[in-house]
Formats: sequence, structure tokens, C-alpha cells
Amino acid sequence: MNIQSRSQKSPRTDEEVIRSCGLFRGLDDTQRAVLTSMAVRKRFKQGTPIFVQEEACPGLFVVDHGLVRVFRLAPNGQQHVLHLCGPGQTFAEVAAIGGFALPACADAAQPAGCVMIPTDRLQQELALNHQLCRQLLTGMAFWVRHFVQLLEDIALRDAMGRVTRLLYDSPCDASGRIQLPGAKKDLANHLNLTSETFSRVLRRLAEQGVIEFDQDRSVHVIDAQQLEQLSGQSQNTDQ
Amino acid sequence: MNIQSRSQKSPRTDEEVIRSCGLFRGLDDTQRAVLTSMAVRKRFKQGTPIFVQEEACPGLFVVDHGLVRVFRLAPNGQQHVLHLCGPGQTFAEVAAIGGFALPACADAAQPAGCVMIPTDRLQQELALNHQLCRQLLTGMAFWVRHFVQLLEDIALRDAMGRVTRLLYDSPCDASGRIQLPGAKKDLANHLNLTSETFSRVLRRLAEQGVIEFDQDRSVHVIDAQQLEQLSGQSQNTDQ
DNA sequence: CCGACACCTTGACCTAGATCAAGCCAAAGC
DNA sequence: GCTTTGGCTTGATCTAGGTCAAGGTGTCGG
Repeated sequence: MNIQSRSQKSPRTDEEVIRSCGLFRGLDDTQRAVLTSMAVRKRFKQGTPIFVQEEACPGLFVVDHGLVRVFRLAPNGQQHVLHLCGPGQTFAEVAAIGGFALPACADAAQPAGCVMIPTDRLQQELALNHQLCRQLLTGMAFWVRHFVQLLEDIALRDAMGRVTRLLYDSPCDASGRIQLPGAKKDLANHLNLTSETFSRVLRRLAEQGVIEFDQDRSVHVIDAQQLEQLSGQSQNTDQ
Repeated sequence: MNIQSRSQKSPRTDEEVIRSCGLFRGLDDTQRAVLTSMAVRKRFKQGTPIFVQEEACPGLFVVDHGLVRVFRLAPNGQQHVLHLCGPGQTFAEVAAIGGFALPACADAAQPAGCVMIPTDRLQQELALNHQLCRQLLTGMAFWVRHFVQLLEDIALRDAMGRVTRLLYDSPCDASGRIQLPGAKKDLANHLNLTSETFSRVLRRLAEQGVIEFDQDRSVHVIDAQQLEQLSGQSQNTDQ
């Protein structure tokens, strides 16, 4: 529900991709040039694994286009989607910066192109570059806050609360149309729900006239006010 | 289950407290001296609030002695315990470093003494001190990893899995005795369980001969092997 | 010593959401 | 074109864990 007019032109230069990236916002041109000079292009077909957890971290990835699914694999095979990364977002930053093994797996949920900054070069640069260090430190702090939020959602909200919050936080165009990022099953999993429950909750919202489905798999928000209200509260307090 | 012989002498100097702190491990003496020079002592009686979420962050806290409960308050009054901080642990680091409002509340679960490094002075220092910056960056990365772990636990494990993992990760003395940190209700809440469920799971473990209760509210691990096995797997796969 | 109170335990229920199963539809492969 | 495959919906059922209620126990203040 954050109005956003984005026209994604796919083939961008490495420098453009890095500039579009929130984690690097605040760096000046020279700083960005340094990063750009280290950058390596990576391209992944839909469904291909990008890396698996416990491996050494190859580098910090910035998504140019497509969609990357970052998920944690439990010993029994269950998985939990930690993050769906679209253009401008980063993944594997934590391991690249902290210098430890990858805590999660990633694959391409849609055909994806990324810019990668190799771990060792990043580390070299961090050892010298104070401004970059500070920038990433702030970025990391935001990242922790994000996870605290996610934890709260999963711990304190019911299914309806989680879904409405997802919708409320999703970018939409001026007419209130939301393009869901990725498959519903992945979104559901990210919210720690089954796709069945996710589906049922959406139906319930449609029945209550809060949303409508468009033909092209997107969601149209009718009653933004009620959506906000539902997403603001945790647990079911209505009626 | 990590054997640990710690004899906690309560009245420590600020410098000692800061040295004992994991987040600052890796700093040399001069660096630590800088931090020490900024430090402010804080003392809290049991039950008193230390700060509430949404407020500006007063500083980065390091626990000297006692126990601090960091929790997130939902609009409807429910709360979720994010962290129980004992000696040597930090809290409010994220907001102090990132420079934003506090994402959670804190109060003293037991009478507690802390060393606080005020936000503004920390920020000043971060602007200049590259080594400190790098150190905290690594610390932050570990912190994110910790939260990912926590998320996985809550999302992917059942009650038994979460409790056994808590026990397995808790420090014990040489004879396998674990002193539970804080009240059971807080521990249970941290695991996103009710105290009732927590209680039942412990009883079940006792019935299976994995643990025993000591008179002094501590837990004695009998069958460490089985505990490890139970804590290693997610979801119930036995029998 | 006697409440008062907060924590913990235990039992009896109850519900949100998982699981199972069936069917639909669109894209992909042949 | 037909078949396969994978995602999505929907209904019927099951269950882990929450909720409610009733003690039990330890601690504190008087």
C-alpha cells in the first residue's frame, strides 16, 4: 500500500544496480565506483540453486532483476522462506560481512540477474574504508530491526493479521493494485502459513469487500482503511 | 549444555564489564579505554522499566549483573520476550548504532546493574573510529544470524524441539546442572509458548528420564545424548 | 503467624490452523 | 493436439498447543 511508480528497465549497468540498492544508499560516487569495480555479474535460470546453507559465502549479492528466494532448510527437509528479494535488494550480506558460513539457502524464484561483490574483496575494502563500514553498520542495524518485526509478526499475530500486514506493506500502483511478489506458496511460507490458509484468508478478505482479485493474479485494494485497521492490530479482536 | 565454570563477582569496574562483553571482543586496550571513558553506571530494582519502545535510545547497555528482559509490546498489550540478557550481554545496541527509536521495551527481571554508553557519544566515536566500526559490524552480523536462528526455531520446531534446544544451548556446570535464567513464564514466552505448555513439556522430559528437577529450581540433565538428539531435530519424528 | 500475591503445575476443554484429499486451471513439453 | 506438471482453491478432518479453572507452593510484609 505504499504507492510506488516503478518502471523496471531490465538491462542496467553494475553501477546503476548498486546505486538502486538500499544498503548502499548514502555512499558517494567514488565509494560506489570502488564497489562497482569489484562487481561480478551472475545470472540464474528459474529454479536453479544459487547457494546452499553452511557453504562458504561467495559474496554479497544485489538483485538486478527477477526474484530470489532465500530460505532456511531444516534437517528434516522442511523449509522456511526468510526473504523474497526483488530488484535493488541484497542477500547473503550478513555472511559476507560477518565472514561466516551461509546461514540459509537461495534459489531463483524467477529468472534472475544479480551483481555480486566477492567476499574477500569486500573484506579487504572494509578493512580500509571507514565510510563503507559505517554505511553497512547502519544497514545491518536496520536489518536486525526488520527481523525483530518479522519475529513479532509470527509470534504475536494470527493468520489474518499477517496477511493483511503483508498487503499493507506491499508496494502498489496509484489505483491500489498490488502485484504479489512471487508464488503464493512462497509468500504463505514466509508468513509461516500453509498456502491453503493463505488462500482462505484472502477469500475471507474478498468476501468482506476489502480486496478484489484481478484477472492477472494481482490484488486490488478496495477498502484501504479497513485493511490498515486489520493490519495494525494483532490477534483477532473484531466483531 | 555448554560446560561453563563461572564465578560471578558482582562489583566489577566499567572496564571489566566492557571487556567481558562479547560484542566488544576483539577491541584492544586503547579502544576499550575510549568506551570506558564514556560509560555511565545504571542500576535497576527488580521489575522496574528500563525503557519503553518507540522512545529515543539513550545508549548501548552492557549488563554487569542481574537479568534484563527485553520484550516487544503489541498494540493489544500482548508481549513477546525477545531476549533475556545476563552478565556480559548487551541490549539496545541496534537502536544505538542504527540511530533510530527503540524497537522494544526492557525491564529488570532481576535486580540489575548495567554500564551504558550514551548514543550520541557512541555515534561520535563511530564517526571517527574505524576499528570500533568494523568490530561492531561483525557483531551486528552475528546478531542477525542469531535472529535467523530464533526465527527458524519458532517457525519450524514444535514445543518439544524448542524446549530441548533451549536446554541444550544453556550453560551448565560440570555435573550437568542447568540454572534456568529467569522465570519460567518468561522463558516460555521467549519460545513463543505458554507457561503451561512449557511446564508440560518439562514433565514429559522428566518422565522419559532425560532430565530431573533439583530442589533449587535447577534442571539436571540425565541423558545428554537423548537431549541432543531431540534438540537436533525439528518437529516430532519419534515413535 | 497470617494473609496476599506471584509463580508454577495439572487437568479439562476448545479452537486456529495444519493436514489430507479432490478437483481446476494454465503453462510447458512432446 | 494431448498429457504432464505445478500452482491454486476448497472442503473435511485432525491436533498441537492455547485457554480456562483449580489448587499448590514459596516469599514478602505486616
